[in-house]
Amino acid sequence: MTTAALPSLLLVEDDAVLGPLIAALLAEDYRVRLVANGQDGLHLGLTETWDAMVIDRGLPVMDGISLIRALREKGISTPILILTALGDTAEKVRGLDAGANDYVTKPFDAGELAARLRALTRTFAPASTPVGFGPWELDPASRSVRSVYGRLVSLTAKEGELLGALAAEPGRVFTREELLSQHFQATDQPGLIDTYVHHLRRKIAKTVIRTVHGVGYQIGDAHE
Amino acid sequence: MTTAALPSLLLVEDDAVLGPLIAALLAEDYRVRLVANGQDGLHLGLTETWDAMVIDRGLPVMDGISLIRALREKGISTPILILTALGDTAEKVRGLDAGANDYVTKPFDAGELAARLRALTRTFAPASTPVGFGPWELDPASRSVRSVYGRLVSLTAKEGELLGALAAEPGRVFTREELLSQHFQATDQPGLIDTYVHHLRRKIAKTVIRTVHGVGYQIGDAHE
DNA sequence: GTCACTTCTTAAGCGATTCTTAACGGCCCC
DNA sequence: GGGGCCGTTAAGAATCGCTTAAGAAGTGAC
Repeated sequence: MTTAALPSLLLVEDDAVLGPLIAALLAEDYRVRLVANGQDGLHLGLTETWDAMVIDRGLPVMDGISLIRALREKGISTPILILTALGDTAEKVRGLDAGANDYVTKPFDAGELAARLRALTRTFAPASTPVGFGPWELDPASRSVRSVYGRLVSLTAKEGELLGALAAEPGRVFTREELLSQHFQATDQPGLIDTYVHHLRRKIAKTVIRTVHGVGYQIGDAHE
Repeated sequence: MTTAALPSLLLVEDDAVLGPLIAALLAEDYRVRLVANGQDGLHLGLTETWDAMVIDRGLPVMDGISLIRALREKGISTPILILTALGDTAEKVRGLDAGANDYVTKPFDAGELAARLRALTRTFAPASTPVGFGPWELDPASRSVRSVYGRLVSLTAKEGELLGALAAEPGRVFTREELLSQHFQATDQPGLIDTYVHHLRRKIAKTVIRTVHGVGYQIGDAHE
């Protein structure tokens, strides 16, 4: 996970002490923007896109509930967590029904707040993490390889599996037996790997996979 | 839908007293199905479509956390609320990170539980935000697809739902089971998705939806 | 209530893709 | 130059997806 790709979070909290404190807590996992009143929150909520919002219940100029209502009315569906000292049931119900997705009362536990925010921003899409090798990139989910020039090649299941295994450890030399027992049925003939290597070389490029004579195959190079 | 359209809720709770009690509490707003162990919960969660689930943390046969993990791994993205006596922070974090969307501790307030469930099942009917994919644009409200050249195609409800799901996450590969359980009745045959994909391809264009052989279907490309 | 129409669902045959085996010719290394 | 190793090709078998058709279910009009 690169630090550049932190999700963005809008924190609306008027307490001069608590605001920066919460912001600091969340700064590890989010790019936090802190504003101290509802009007600023509304403006930023409408003009910029956020991955999540944490909003205090009692705010100057425009209170939290009104802020959430205003955002929802404008079609903003960003996950919103209310963080407040007001903890009785009626307040919770009002906050949630106004359009908030979660409600945490002060004093709060930092770990729980973080977990609840993760739950709100989580998407159940199994993160397909592309594997790069040289000027190519393999997306295991769609089993496709894209070159830096944009050419897109789709692979079959076995091709993708084999390429994925090789690309996962660049420079390492895999024996045929290793690859066979790991990704194919053990009864298969050793020549099977050769066939798939040939398929990959033809589909992508001759030089993708290097032959180590008498040993096996290898992608990339440890010295590169 | 001929009968009153109460949302469906799967309640997994092994306590012989508390189970029926919670079921009765929720019966006003949901069509509640109560089961007493994780295995039954898993089976019903996978074979039928639910608008929400309330799951106890400690369950016989298969505990709540394992149940949630198993459901999420199968692509079930139904909102899940954990309802349990275990209230310390570590337990909350574990439950939420396993895939739950909310965590309520016993003793709980009926009003708060209901409000949290409303928040989970609420859909922000966005004022018909069109979803773009390639040179086409899907308007979920009117269930119609417009190409950049102005050609307008109207879809049926299921066609629109399926296309909307695919177009909402371009590049993501959806399995048939995933699409079935999310947008159709779970008793349906997998071939049903194929039929609808065929309809869409004929109505819009052959190349809209890409087949990932042995896995499922995909729209667009993650890297675009 | 009945009819006509649209939409949803199931099923099955056909066609295409993918997997696996095998054989032959060329290449590498000693 | 020789023996083994590798690349290439082809083809059968198995699996998977596409297409079609037709009944079931739902919807609206009269």
